[in-house]
Amino acid sequence: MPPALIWFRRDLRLSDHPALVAAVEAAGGDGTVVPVFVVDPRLWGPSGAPRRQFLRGCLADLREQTGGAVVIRSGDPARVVPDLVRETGAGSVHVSFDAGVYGRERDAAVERALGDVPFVRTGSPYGVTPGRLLKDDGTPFKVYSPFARAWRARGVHSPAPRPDDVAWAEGVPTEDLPPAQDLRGTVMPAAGEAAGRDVWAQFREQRLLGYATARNTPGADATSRLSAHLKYGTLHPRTLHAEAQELAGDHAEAVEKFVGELIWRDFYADVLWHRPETAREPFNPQMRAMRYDTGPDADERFAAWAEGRTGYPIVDAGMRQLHGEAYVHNRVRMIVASFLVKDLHLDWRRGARFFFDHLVDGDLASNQHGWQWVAGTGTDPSPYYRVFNPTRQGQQFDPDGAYVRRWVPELRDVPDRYVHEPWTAPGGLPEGYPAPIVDHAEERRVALDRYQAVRDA
DNA sequence: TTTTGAGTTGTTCGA
DNA sequence: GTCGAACAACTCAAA
Repeated sequence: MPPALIWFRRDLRLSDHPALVAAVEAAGGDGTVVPVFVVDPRLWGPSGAPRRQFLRGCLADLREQTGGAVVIRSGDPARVVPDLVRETGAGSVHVSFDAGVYGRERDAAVERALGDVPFVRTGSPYGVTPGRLLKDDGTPFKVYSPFARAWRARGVHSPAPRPDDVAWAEGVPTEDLPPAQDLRGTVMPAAGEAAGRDVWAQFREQRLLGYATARNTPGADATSRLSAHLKYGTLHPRTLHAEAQELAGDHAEAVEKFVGELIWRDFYADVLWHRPETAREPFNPQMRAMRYDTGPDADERFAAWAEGRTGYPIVDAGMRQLHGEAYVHNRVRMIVASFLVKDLHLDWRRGARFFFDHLVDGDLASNQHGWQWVAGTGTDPSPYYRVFNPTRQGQQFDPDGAYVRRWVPELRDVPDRYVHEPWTAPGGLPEGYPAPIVDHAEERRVALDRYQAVRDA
């Protein structure tokens, strides 16, 4: 049999990998498998340093796991992949289905360039492949809850077996790993499949039990921390789903909440699959009329937000966590996003772009639609008057200030009861910490007026 | 086609 | 401090 080529993209693992299983089967008993990763300038170029570094770590891990067999090539996949097929004499190319805006076009181009060589898509990075779940009338879901009901009713496949003793092709010329990135002091999560398994095992054993409530407390660090692994496919959500279900007897509520988060990921991927333009445009077309501030003054407010010096502790802590860990706690993402859009009156796309550039887990579907949800332009028919109050959110979810003190050391000595509104502290603002750059109550009214204007239009 | 129930994550006010 | 009601109507999903 001729070799089979497995082209890794956002599925950088060997376990529970249906496309890899398909490649091994295609190679038969005596054929080899050629593991390939293409460094595509169109994806690599726009990625921020944290994502590049994490991807690099995943490739290093994959190379180790395959005994050094992974072939790395840079360039346009529509040229690189057919070249490799010619070089190796591969009889088929195997991939996981990519539902992304760019990915599906790229794959179509590669498939055309391959001519008669089969381009085989097996599995996808989701529990349910985007586009598969439709309402009874045949149209896509626009609301999370009904989508989640349908997702749970449909069920998820069992994990695919990990192929053992794969005959990896040897001696195919490869480039080195892509260059290490200058992270400017950002502390990164460990990359690769084994690291992902470790994070998952720890979460499953230690934090899943309390997940339903503790996940909202940023100071407790009770979330799964699996987002980067899901983004790069070092873990598959199907694996997590199956292994979480094993605990459902004792921890039904926690497991349901956790699976609910996996479904959110699938939901937003599904939304983007049906409406690719919503990576840039409001999901709700009416919201195109929304007015956002621009100009030098707006730029200065954006800079204060981006650098974590707004004078609102929970906002500043969140943005400093973004720089410190290339990651932000989920609830705090909502708070800082709400602040940008509703207190500073800036376009959600500016914030989404900044997140995407700085997060290690930056995923187009989840990022853009998470922002759209907060901005009130997205899928959730949310009450327009839902405006996060950064002080109240801080007091409610970080009552002892553990989170804000971790990231904003200037607040270390401010007593708990003032830590989310240090400008009211009897001793005044601590040295080096700014006064609030805007008045929340005032800006809330401005935001509500602007939403009202869109509704009236 | 019509109807009905529901919609991730909120805030403020007044009792 | 705690609690329920009001916020204001609209869209979506499914019967």
